[in-house]
Amino acid sequence: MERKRSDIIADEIEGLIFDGTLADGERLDEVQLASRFDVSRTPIREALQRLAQSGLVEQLPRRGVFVRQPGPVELIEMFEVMAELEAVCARLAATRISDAALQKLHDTNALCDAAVEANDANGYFRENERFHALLYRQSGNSFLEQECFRLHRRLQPFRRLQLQLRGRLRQSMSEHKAIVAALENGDGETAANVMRAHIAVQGEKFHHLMASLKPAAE
Amino acid sequence: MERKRSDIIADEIEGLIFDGTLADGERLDEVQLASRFDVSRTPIREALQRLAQSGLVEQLPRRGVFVRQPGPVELIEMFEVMAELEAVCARLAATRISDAALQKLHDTNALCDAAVEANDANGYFRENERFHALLYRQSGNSFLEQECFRLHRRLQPFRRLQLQLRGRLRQSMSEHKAIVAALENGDGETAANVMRAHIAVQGEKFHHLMASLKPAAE
DNA sequence: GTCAATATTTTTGTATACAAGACAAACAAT
DNA sequence: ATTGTTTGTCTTGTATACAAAAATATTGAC
Repeated sequence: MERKRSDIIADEIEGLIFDGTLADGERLDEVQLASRFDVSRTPIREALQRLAQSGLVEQLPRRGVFVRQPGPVELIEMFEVMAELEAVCARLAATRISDAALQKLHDTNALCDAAVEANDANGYFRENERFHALLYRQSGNSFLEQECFRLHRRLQPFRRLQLQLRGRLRQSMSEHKAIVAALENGDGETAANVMRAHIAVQGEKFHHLMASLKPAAE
Repeated sequence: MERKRSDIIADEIEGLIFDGTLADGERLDEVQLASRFDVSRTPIREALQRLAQSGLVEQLPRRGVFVRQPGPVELIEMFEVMAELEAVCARLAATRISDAALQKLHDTNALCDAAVEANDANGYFRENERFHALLYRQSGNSFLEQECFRLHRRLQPFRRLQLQLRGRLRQSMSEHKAIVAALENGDGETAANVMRAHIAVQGEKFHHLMASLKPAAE
């Protein structure tokens, strides 16, 4: 299923935005990007329009496209929606999950645990992703699964940041276990509530982190 | 905020898909569309890519784009997600809604009621839209509001169809009232549950409607 | 020196030209 | 007859050319 160049370029530009090469508010010059990627303006424009639709850049007609990092308020809102979506996944999964999937969640949690003990942040991050992906799938609603992935992907850079906070890993682990326990009991409401709090706290932590970095933001 | 031609064309093509001019599975020929809209292929391609991202058409690289109407399973999934999103709006709104907004909900419901009495389906549809839009807004989360609008828009053609079912209007009205009542009591859980059922039933009704139209689909 | 009006340059949006992959038809070989 | 190859056409993807709007620079008046 060969991808076209404009799609690849879109991902590359996304990377440049995430790693800070292209800063917030910066204008993305089409000819500049064209020469950087050694293509014409056409695939660049297509890539930019894709990014504009996914919300990563803002396109002002006849003026250009600009990097648009979400501000603190929008970020909190996005985390709130993520929390609610994952809570829905958890609630639905409680009645729909298979035994095999439950086992996989246990396995993933075990690996996660090991990563925490080894202080292996990368390993934790990987297994954590897997845990959530499994839950999206077990919602039994593939449209919901897609939507969750979309938002998850969008929040990924911020999520990763806050994981570095002290003590967060262990707390997160115990939340994972509580979620699995609730799923085993078929208790959708509890699973949803724990999951909601599990994600929401990330938004809050992130908010505090940001506040501490930019002290005089008022 | 002048829109560009490709955006306008995207909406037009969307309309052609909704009203059935472009049938499910049909290939959208770029040059054909170009001559139809009397522009070059460039804005057509941009429009098609936008539609591909919003899920209305599928783009197979090097092969073309095809109309992709959601099948019954995907539709049910989408309605389920819509139900959950609106339930979240209701629950959040229960603690965040303003008195002024509550009054507006009452007003809208009154107009809705009048439309039901007058058997004015269009009027009902309009006020119903307004009711839901108000709730999205009162979730106090503008990102959530946007997401709701996105999905709502996507489901609109199907939603409208099932509204024609006998007795649905009155039932829908009483659900609206129950939601407002729960919001007035600040009872988020009840508001969420009623709202979830309110939307979910649309998906089910639609499903039955489809099943009755295509009898031998098994 | 400041401001306004105009000219110049940039940059976006659109049209057209070109390249290359996908599809179809004709033909050859077994 | 069926399979495989080849050639030809069609369609998509990309490059380039052009038009129009916005940004910028320049000139002139006060």
